[in-house]
Amino acid sequence: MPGFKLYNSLSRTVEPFAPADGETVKLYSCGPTIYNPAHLGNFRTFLFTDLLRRVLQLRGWKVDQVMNLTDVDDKIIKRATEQGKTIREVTDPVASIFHEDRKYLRIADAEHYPRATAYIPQMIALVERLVRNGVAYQAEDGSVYFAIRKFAGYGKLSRLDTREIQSGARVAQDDYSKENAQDFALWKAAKPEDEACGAAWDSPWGRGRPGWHLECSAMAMAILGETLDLHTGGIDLIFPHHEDEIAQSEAATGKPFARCWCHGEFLLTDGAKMAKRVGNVQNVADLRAEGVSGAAVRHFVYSTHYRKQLNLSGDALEGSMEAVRRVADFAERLAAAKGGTRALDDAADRFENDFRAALFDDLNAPEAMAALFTFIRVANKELDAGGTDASAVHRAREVFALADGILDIVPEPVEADGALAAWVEGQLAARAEARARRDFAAADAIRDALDAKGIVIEDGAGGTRWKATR
RNA sequence: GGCGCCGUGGCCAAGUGGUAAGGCGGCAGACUGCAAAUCUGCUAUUCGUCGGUUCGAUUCCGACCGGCGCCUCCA
Repeated sequence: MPGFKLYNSLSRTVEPFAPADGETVKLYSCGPTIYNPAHLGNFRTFLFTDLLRRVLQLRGWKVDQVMNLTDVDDKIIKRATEQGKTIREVTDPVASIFHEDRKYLRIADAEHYPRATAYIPQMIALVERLVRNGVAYQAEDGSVYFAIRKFAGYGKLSRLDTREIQSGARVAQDDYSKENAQDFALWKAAKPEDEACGAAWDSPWGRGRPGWHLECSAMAMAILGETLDLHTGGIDLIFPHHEDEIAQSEAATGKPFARCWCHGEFLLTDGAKMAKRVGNVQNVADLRAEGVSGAAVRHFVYSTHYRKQLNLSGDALEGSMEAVRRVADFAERLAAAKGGTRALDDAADRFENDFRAALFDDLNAPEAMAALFTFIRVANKELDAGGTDASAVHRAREVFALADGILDIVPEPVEADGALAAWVEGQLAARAEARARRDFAAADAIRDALDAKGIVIEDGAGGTRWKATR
């Protein structure tokens, strides 16, 4: 079994990775805050996590994955307050949309999707533990903070010097009465609006709600244990989110929180980070309306290595749509093939090797896809050549299925409804007749009429095949 | 100011100290009545610029130019 390597943000190097117990990867993936549908930038990270998950399985490990849904935070409370709703009324519909979008992009189900509000007792217990360990304190405003000075490892992930953080341009002089400007809230004292929308719970420190960082630590440890194998998220989460998770988790347990941290780079639009504040977001629903399949989005995202910024452009997306069409045509052709050649068999072996090697080397999806397209070209050629070797075709199908199980970039065929199909068949019969009497003007007119309805036809040795494209 | 990433053909994008994968697009050819699909060939003497190290650099080092990100909202 070839080795598997991943870039670890902690060491900032690509290093060999294996689950601690040698069997099951305990994977925690920072998920969405469900106050608004996640945009494509968010989904790039989730797609990276999906690839990671599938490749870990390809490597032969089981995966126990947690993806949290943050359903209590400032933005959610703000929205609930504005709309006169409870936070639950705000988050439930958005959670549904998230899963719908996720499925459209074929992101595999994680084993757990915990919601923060379902883990309040665990969060309180964690804060109590931190208070007991002397690294957390309740301030005059009633909130409980983590004293970063008490945790020696603070900054080891982000490598931000604490003094630099202090003098940083964006250290807010907020209204909380912290001992140190960098201390972060573990438990926030409830305000009237928190109470009004159901975002306040009883605690040893009075009514309040969890700080953002706390939920990930509490849920990760509750479900997966005190040390994770892998923790993933977007690169912007390195600081402060993940730094704070490390601090509060390790200060509580004395154990490493995650053995390996992986971060996905941003999706850019027009050369800037895709973000709501920038106003350049695109949602899954937008792409869907434009007829971009989930398969095409996957191809697009995986065409760039996950640690490199990716610029969303119409041209690139169209290229992906076309590329994925080619894969689908190949899949269909392979499924229908009767026999192959020795060369096809060899190509399949080479492909599997190259494919695994690329993916096991820090998830090099672009290279894995290059191997796929090379295989498709060679296989098409061999299928053109004919051949009678059934085992070669079997082997080709097997390897193609393996690759498709990871990339998942074969688009769903467009289903034509019965009425349309009947009409198409009628037109094709008429066209066949016209061609038979060499009335090509009439035949071409029919082809144009079909084309106008999005029906593409291919004349082949065995007759004319057609498919709907919309 | 601190920390970090990136700059490869028209577009997207891998990659290596030994002479540039793959996709999209384009051009030409085969196939086709014509197309479509598929296949074949061509499409970067060159990897932001300038230096350095080296027998040899796109790959290592330095400077510069350009782009992006993080520094408690942030995938």
